[in-house]
Amino acid sequence: MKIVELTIPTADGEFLARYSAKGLCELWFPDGKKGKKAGDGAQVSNQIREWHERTVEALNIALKGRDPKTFPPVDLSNGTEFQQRVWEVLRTIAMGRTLSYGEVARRIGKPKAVRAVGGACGANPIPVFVPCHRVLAANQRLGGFSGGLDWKRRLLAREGAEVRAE
DNA sequence: TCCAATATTATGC
DNA sequence: GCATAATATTGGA
Repeated sequence: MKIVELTIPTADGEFLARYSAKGLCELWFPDGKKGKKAGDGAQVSNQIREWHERTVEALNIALKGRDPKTFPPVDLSNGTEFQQRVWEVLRTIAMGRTLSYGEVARRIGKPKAVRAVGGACGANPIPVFVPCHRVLAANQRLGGFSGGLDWKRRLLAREGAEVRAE
């Protein structure tokens, strides 16, 4: 499958988005690495360019703690069925709301699969849009986060969600 | 096929 | 609080 990489400038740094033929398939937090290639605007199809435009807009809105009204199409076909079910649940979480891993497990009909839910969250290729940061441990403590707990706390703070200190 | 690793949780000390 | 067992899913040997 052909993948296109594009960078997303935000007030928090430069995110990296990857698109497949079906839509956005991966999103990474600022790497710290400067510039890099990622041939922006070079040989990108109009289709992808439009997706990217929506991604940039939605991401910037989300980083301000607001609810983006439009999302780019996402391609989650690389995940397992279990993971896709988890991600779908995550997308139903409203801004400023949080869920525990146990709650998520319950909503997919497998209350005992809490640990596996954690794994699915970690495997989530698109943070922010698939709000894996709104999933906390049982007593509302931070669990973990792919891009670093620092980001998780910051995202939740901007949404107005309360998190217990570690 | 089996074994180890996990962004958990409940329980016991 | 910290250590431990139980649990579902995944990825690699």
